[in-house]
Parts: sequence; structure tokens; C-alpha cells
Amino acid sequence: MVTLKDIAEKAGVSSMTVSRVMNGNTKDVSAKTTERIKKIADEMGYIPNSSARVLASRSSRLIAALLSDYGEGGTPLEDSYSSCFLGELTRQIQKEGYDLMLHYVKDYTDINYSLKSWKVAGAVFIGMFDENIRKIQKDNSIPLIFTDSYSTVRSIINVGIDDYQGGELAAGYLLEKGHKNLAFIGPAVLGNGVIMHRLQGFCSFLREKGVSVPLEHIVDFGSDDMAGLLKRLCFSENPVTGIFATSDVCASWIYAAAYRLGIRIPEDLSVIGFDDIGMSRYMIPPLTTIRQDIRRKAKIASELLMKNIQNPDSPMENIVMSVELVERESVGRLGTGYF
Amino acid sequence: MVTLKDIAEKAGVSSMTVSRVMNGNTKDVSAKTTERIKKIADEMGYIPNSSARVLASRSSRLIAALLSDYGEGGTPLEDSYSSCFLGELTRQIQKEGYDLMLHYVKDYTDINYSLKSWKVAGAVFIGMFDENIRKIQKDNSIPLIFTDSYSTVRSIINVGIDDYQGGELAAGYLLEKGHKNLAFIGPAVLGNGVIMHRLQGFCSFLREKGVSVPLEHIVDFGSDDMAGLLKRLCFSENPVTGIFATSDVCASWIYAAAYRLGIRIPEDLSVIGFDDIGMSRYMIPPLTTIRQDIRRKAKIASELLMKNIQNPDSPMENIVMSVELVERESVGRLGTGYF
DNA sequence: ATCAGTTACGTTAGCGCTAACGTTTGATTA
DNA sequence: TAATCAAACGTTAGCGCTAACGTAACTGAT
Repeated sequence: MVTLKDIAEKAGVSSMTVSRVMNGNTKDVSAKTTERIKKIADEMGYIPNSSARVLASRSSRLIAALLSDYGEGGTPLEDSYSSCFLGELTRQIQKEGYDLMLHYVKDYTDINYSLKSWKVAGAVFIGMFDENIRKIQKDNSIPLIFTDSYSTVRSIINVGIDDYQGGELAAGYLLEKGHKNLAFIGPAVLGNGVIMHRLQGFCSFLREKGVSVPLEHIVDFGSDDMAGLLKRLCFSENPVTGIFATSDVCASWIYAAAYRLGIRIPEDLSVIGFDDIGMSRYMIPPLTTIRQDIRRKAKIASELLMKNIQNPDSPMENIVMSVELVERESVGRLGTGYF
Repeated sequence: MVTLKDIAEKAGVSSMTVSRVMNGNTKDVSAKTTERIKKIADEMGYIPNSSARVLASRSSRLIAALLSDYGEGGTPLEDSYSSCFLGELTRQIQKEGYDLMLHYVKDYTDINYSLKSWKVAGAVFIGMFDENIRKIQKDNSIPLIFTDSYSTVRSIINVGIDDYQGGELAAGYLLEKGHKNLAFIGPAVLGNGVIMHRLQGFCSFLREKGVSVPLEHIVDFGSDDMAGLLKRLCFSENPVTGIFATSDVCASWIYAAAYRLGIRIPEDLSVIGFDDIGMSRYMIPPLTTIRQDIRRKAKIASELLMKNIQNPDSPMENIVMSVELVERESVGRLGTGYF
């Protein structure tokens, strides 16, 4: 194990000088010495001891990614959505010379422990978290970035998308295609801020246009009997012709159930999704959906993190990224093939 | 910030005694003292400083998950396959009291740095890695677990599946259903050990049964023109009727292209996938595929890691998990609806 | 020649913890 | 009664690094 001291001895300088060179703090070291030390360090294969650095400097270049253990419909990392975000986030912060730790956390104690024991410089929350957030922030004077949080707590740094607008876009598009008998399907409809806002945007837009969505068409889909649900919605005297699914994954469940029931998409039923995950363009028919740029989200999260680490007094920001409708083939014009 | 010293002072003991209690090293501390210290630590909200621990003890409870920056067809974490593995791995090692760091690595230097600077106790490689592995292992006396590695280097701990058997199963099933004109489609067919073994199992089984796959039916699918490829394979005088896709994601591309070309699955074309990712059962028609138990894989990886950390002289193991065929609806019997 | 200012280093102390030895006390045994 | 031993602590030193403060040598201006 090569240490600063080893290099110092070989170079005939003090370890402090070597430390300065290793940290690029070169203004107090002559160019000649800098070069010499760099060369020796390289030859000896020096790798700085991060733990010692953290201990001595009282600060780390570590970011914690906190995954909620109670994600909606399974935990994060099981859907391509949050794992893609995590991947991109890791890349971004690595580019800035930071390392990332991954933690599943289920309560305040877990979170606090994760943040403090490693003296992380900042943290990103992925998934749902409750109001203990306030306590966490009070106890940790480090930047905390939330994603897709609709917390009632002010002064939180958040990066999310305009879910409300997404709902509006979906509603507008379905309406434009002539659909008036609509449904909204997704998990945790009422328990999750993200889903709630999509629902609100969806319903508000419709209401303005004089269309209403009956409560029984707003379905918290927690069960596995999607076919039963679709049967109820589509095989009635006044059947639903357009469904807004809260995610593309949910849309794929609808596809599968419709297939089993002999309901054709989009001839008999139109479906619009949310997220635009990788597979959406390969669904049959290709899924019309509300796209959110997950890579950009990760990039922004990383930037916010860096900014707030460098300047802890940066104003709290709540970034809201806009979404866009990606038109494919899962929504048809009403009246063409409808049963 | 509460330290051992703070607790020691409050309890009227030395910080060493507190250290012993905090590490559960209770055989040198009386029951009364143990309880008292535990209570005080709890009241004061003590959280051990991991960096100091690492520095003093020369060992950490950290695991590195190394993601190759050159994964086949995009990087890891973008497909639900490896992200699911990562999630489960994180859980498992967390259960053992370890923490996980995530690193994208692209060369030997990166890997070495990741492992050494944090003094990790072990590492898991996710994705493809080349033969520099030998060097890594020589330079790091910690357990390294590889996943799906067909490295020529011996004495490597690996956890993988029986890709060869998977190929055989696929071949056997297609044959059983009457298909003789087959194709093999996937990315990095020749460059990747995993894919190679699937191909070998596939072809060997077929050859034994007197069926051969012409070379032009073994396709390294790197381009995006799946439709063009399918056209070539299916619209010939002796059309392919069964395709073995190297992954379920690849199968979904085939589905999409077939749809655009008016090729029906399974009536006109049978497709069998690999992995059994979450969405496979929701594809239309539900995908017949070779299933690998990704959670079990993660669990085994974690167990191997723990075993080798506790006893560095454990014998090298190469775990090969068997796979199973999941019969759904994407493979039809030849002669029923074939064009 | 004197002094302030700069450059290029070195010294000291300590971050929080633990490995490796002490030391004390009381109980047990020859 | 002295020797032995284990139980229950304490002491010392140091892990590798850096913050904060020296200090010597040299520079240029007065």
C-alpha cells in the first residue's frame, strides 16, 4: 500500500507537499516539484485513501442514492424508469469526481444513518418518501435532492416533471380524436402525488371541455385482474373508448388484457401511456404516450447537487420539466372500427 | 456530531469500552456497563463514523458493484435485467450489514481505483469485462464475483446460468413444434461469451437432430433495420418459421417488425426469447422464453461474497444455475396458419 | 541596507476509531 | 498465604490524510 509518506520520502519532500500536488493545489508548489512528485506517484501506483481523506478533511465526495423500500407497485430499480435514472445519475456525478452509494431505506433512522455514517456530501431520493423529510433536512446540513416529490414541505430541492400538463396533454389528445368516454388507470391513484397530478390535469382539462370522468372510471389498479376491469369498462352499454394509463408499463398490462378479451387497439379501444420507456415504441401497436426525458432529469439532478454542494446557500429550486406527447398508433379516431 | 469519546465521558468509561460495546464485542464488558452505554449512545443519537472505522481497522464493510461502460447493446442499468439484479444484490448485502457503491468502469485503472481507494471488502462485476481481470485479481486480495463470465482465466468466482442448456431448450422446443427452418438473432453474437454459448447449445442440439442453421440465419443484430432483416428471413422461397432471440428485449423488436410487415406471431412466425423479464408475459402474444431466476442469481452472488470475505481461502466456485423453458403463446405448431 | 511581500516549502496536531497490549480487582487454587 | 487466573476495564499508538499555521529564502521597492 503506497501512502503519501512513501512518495514524500522518495521525492525528498514532506508529505504535505505531496498532498498538495495530489489535490491539484499547485499554487504552493513549484512546477518542477509538481512534475517530479506526479511522476513518482504514478510510478509507485499511488491511490489515495478515501477514508483518510474524509476523516481529515471532514468532507467527502460521496453522493447517496436513496431508494424507498415502499415504492409504488414494487420497489424502484425493478422498472426501467428509475434504474435508467440511477444509471445516468451515477455517470453524471462520476464525471464530477464523485462516487455513489446505493441504499434501500425504509424509515427515518435508515436515512439518517446512511447520510451520516459516510459523511456524504449530498443525497438523491428516488421513489416515494413521506413527511419525515422535514426532520431529515433539519438534521443534515447537506443538499437533498428529491425527484417527483409533491411534498407539502417547502424549501425542498426537487426535480420533477409537469405531471399536470401531462394529464392535460393526454386528455386533449383523446378528446381531439373524438373520445369522450374515458378512464384513468394506475396504481396508487390517490396515495401518490405524481399520479394525483396527472389525474387532476386530465380531469380538469376534460371538465373545461364539458366532459366528465365518472368516479368508477378512475381505477386504482392494485389487483392483477386487468381483464376483469377492462370487461367492466368496455363491455357496458356505454363503453369506455379511451384509457389514460399512468405509466407505459401499466399500458402494457392493458394491452395484454385487451388481447385476451378480443378488444383491438386502437380500433376498439385507445390507450395512452406515460413515460415513454424504451419498449414503448416496440409495443403492438406502438404506444402513444407522454414522454419525460429521464436522462435530462438525471442530469439536472446532478447539476443541482453540485451547485448546492459548492454553495450551500443556493436558493431552493423546484425544477419542473415539461413533457411532450409522442404520437404513435395506440390512439385511434373514434368511429373507425368501434364496436 | 457525537463521537465515542462523548459517550465515554458521559458514561464515565474509556472510549475503548464504548467501542467494544458498539461492535458487539461484549465479552470484555460487563452486562451492566453494556446496557448503560447502549442506552446513552441511543439517547445521544450516536452514529459511527465509517471512515474512521475503515482507517483504523484497515477493513470496510463495503461492496463495489462495477458496471461495465461497454455493455452489449447499451450499458447496464438500461435494461430491466441487470437493474433488477443490482436491486436485489443491494438488498441482500444490506441485510448482511454491508453498503454498496456503484461504479461505472471502463478500464483497468478505473476498476483498480474503485476497489482500492475505498478499501472495499469485495466486488461484483456486472456486464462484460475483458482479460485484464487476471491483473485485477492479482492486485487485489479481495473476493471478486463475476456474473455471466466465460473468462478463460481460471480461478475466478462466477455466478451464471447454463446458457448452453438454454440454447438446447429453445432448439428442442422449436423442433418439437415442427420448426426446422430456424434463425438466431441477437447483438454481439460472436463477441460475447453468453450469447456464444446460447448459440452453441442451440446449434449443437439441432445438428444432433439433423437440422442445420445456415450461417446467414445467425444474425448479429446491431442495426436498427429489424424489418429489413425479417423480410430477408421470412419472405424467401424457404422462409424461416422459428426464431431464437437472445433476449426478451430483442424478441420485442422482432414482434414490432413482424407487426409492421404483417407477419403474424405465432401463426406465421414463432419466436422464443431469453430471460423472462417482467414484461414478457404481457407481450402480445405472451412470449415463450427461457427463464433465468435473476433474484436467485443476486442472492447467490451475495452469499458467495460473504463466504469469501469471511474465509478468503474458500475454493473458487463457478455456480451455474439451470434455466427453464416458460411456455406461453409465441411459438406455434408448424402447419397451422403458415403462409 | 532595510523592510514588506511573495514563493515554496515544512511542522504540528488531530480527524474518530481500533489493534494490541497493559492494569486492576476479585476469585480460585496449591 | 502466595501464586494463578480470568473478568473488566484502561492506555498507547497509529491508520493516512489535511487544516492551519509556521519559516526560510528570495524578490523588489524605497
